[in-house]
Parts: sequence; C-alpha cells; structure tokens
Amino acid sequence: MNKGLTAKGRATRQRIVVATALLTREKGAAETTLDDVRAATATSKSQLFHYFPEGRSDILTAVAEYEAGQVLDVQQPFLGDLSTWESWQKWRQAVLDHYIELGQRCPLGSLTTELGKSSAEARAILTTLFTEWEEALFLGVRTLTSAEPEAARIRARSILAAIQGGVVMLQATGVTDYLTAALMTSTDPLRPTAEGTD
Amino acid sequence: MNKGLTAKGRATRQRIVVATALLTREKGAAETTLDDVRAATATSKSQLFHYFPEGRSDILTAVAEYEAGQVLDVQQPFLGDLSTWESWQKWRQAVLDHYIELGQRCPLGSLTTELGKSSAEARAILTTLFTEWEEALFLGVRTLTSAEPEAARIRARSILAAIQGGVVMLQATGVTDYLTAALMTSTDPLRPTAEGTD
DNA sequence: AGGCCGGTGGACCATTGAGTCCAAATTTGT
DNA sequence: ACAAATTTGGACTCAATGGTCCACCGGCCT
Repeated sequence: MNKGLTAKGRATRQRIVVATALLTREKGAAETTLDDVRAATATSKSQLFHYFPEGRSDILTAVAEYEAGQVLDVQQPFLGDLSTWESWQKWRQAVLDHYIELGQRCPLGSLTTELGKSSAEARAILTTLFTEWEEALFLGVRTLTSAEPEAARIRARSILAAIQGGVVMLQATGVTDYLTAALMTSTDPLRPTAEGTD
Repeated sequence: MNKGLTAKGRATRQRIVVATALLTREKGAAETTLDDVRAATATSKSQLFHYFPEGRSDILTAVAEYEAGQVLDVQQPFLGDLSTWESWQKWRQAVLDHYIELGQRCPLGSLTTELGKSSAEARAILTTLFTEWEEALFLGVRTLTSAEPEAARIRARSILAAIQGGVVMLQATGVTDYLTAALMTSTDPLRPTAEGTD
C-alpha cells in the first residue's frame, strides 16, 4: 500500500506513459487520442482516468516529463563531461545525429504545444530541462576556457539557443544545414586553438 | 470578372484572412474554430467554404502566407539594408522588441503546427520565408565584412537559427535572456572593431 | 429589363473524442 | 477465509466542430 497504488497499479501507470510516449512520437501529441492510448496499452477508459484523474492533459504531462528526461539522456555521456574539446566534438555530433534521426518529429514540442494553453506544468518541465541543459553547457564552457562566468553564461545560452533554432529549422524545412551551421558557429570559439570554422 | 471573383468577393476573402490572423494570434490556430471565424467576420459557413473550398486548412494556409509576409515586414527597413554596423544594431533591436512584444504567441508557429501533418504548403511557406530571410542576412554579412561567400553563408544561417532558437526559448520559458544572448553572440563577429560582447 | 453568376444565410448532418458511471474481477491485509 | 480496497471493463453521454446543402439575394452585363 503505497499512496493507494499497488505494484500492479504502478506498473499499469508506467505502461500507459511509455506507450503514450511512443504514440506521440509517431503521430504527434495532437493526433493521439485516448482511444489510441487505450488500444495501445490494452486498458480501459476507467483505468486511464483512474491513474490520471485530470484525464488527457494529465497523461500528456506525465509523458512530457518522461520525454524531457530522454532529451538529456541521449546526449550522455558527453554532456556530463565537457571538459575537453574532443568531448565537445563528440557531444556536438551526438546532438546532430539525434535530431537528424528524429527528423520531422519533435516529441516534446508537440506535447508542450498541445498542453500549452492551460499548463503551468508544461512550462515548468521545459524550464527545468533548459536550466539543467544550460548548466551542463555552462560547466563545460568554464572548464574548457578561462572565460569569466558572465561570458561563459552567455556562451552557454547561445549554444543552447543555437540548437533549438537549428532543430526548429530542420523540422520546418527538412534541411540540416542550419543546425550544423549554428552548432559549429556557436561552439567554435571554444576551440583551444580557435581559428577556422572547423 | 477576375477568376470568378468580383471586387466584393475579394474584399470578403481578404476580410476573412485578416480577421482569422487576428484570432490565431490571440488564441492560437488550434483553438480557432470556423465558428469563431464566422463570428469575427460576420460571414456564414457557406462563404467560408465558398472562398476556401478545402475548408479550414485552406483558410489557415492563407493566413500562414499572410503572417509569413509580416515577419519580414516588421524587420524593415533595417533588414533591407544591413550595410553598416549601426544598421545591424538597429535591426537586432527591432527583432528583439518584436518578439518580446509578441511574448508567448507565435502566429506562424501555431499555424504551421496546426497544418503540419498534411501540408506541403506549410512547409513551402516556411522554406520561402527562411530563404528570403537568410538571403537578406547573407547580403548584410557580405557587405559588412569581407568574408568568403561560404563563411558568410554559414554566418547568416547561424544568425537565423539563433533567432529561431531564442524565440523558441522565450516562448517556452518566458525568459528573454536566451534570445538576447544568441543574437549578440551570433552577430558580434560582424562588428567592425570586433572584440567585446557589446 | 431580364437573366446569369457570384455572394450570402443558416439549418442540418456526421463524426470524433473526452469524460462519466457502475458493476465485476482481482488483489491485499488480517 | 473474509472484507476492504484496488484494478478493470466497457457502455453511455455530451459537446464541439468540420463540412454539406439548398434556397434566396443582389449586382453586373447585354
């Protein structure tokens, strides 16, 4: 008895979150209906509302949390230790590869858009994600360069924004050049013997 | 007789587009229903389908085109003549001001997301917009610096991506720092006596 | 003047999808 | 084993919304 949820209950809840995450990746959050979820998880409506009293938005929020975790995960182990230029390069490549593979889809994007309107939750999830992400980059910048904290902060934010922008444009146009350019340009100044454009 | 549309007809059509643009700015495209449009324009369902045979998506596409035009407009006259550093600064400020004023809303974003799934049109609109935008920036970079075309291209793309990313983060978190940082960092190298961070 | 074609009104239809409800099945604690 | 609580099934309600249809109006051209 743990907060009124047995082990079985928790398992079902988790199953719903994971399956819904898959669905939203495939069709986007807006196109994912409760019936889809029901079908994909072999559950019934009552279960959905049993585990997520607020209904759909509740489920989507849980999925968004889950996906936010994934975002940082796919950048590991590089993001966790950006202490060398090589590490930065590998990280950069990992990011690039990941988003190219993702292609048009943007799980978190579609989820938060769908929640968007009424959700302080969605906002909080993104803020947390970005903050952690920024912190990792900030640490890397500080370790690799001898920049002032202030400058390093700005650098870290620029890099983060560059990624987001590149991804937006990749998804909007299908072209990867923007992400590549943004990633290169924003990280190039970190290069030990900084000069060319890689 | 112009393609089967009289002056009155064209006026009504335009009225629908403009009014719908306003609606989508206020509530987002997803939350804008045909009945909303009907109410806002004092028209009837039949008119909506008369002028936009494909219905809702047709209207939204027209609005997206309209909004895409606006994006470049608000950057004028600076974007049109980025031949001096002063001009770049003013442009930068104009962009910043514009998006801060827009706040959480992102007309084109919500429109294309809503169309998204089935629309080569949406994609085309964005591609065109980004291409023009990039070209203006590219020209500016070339004029202001003596960079090789290749490098200038990358620079222009980076700046464009930086803006998109900064805007994404502004809208996701409500914080303007990312846009500011991204804009500064990506344009700083253009500065004649380049050095500090402004 | 008169007819044609575009413009307009609005009732009506069909579908979809979120959320409710209650009863049956199963599990857990004692 | 028994009772309480949890989990599950699934039919049902209800509102929203995109889209269809047809009749009427009204301006423009000859």
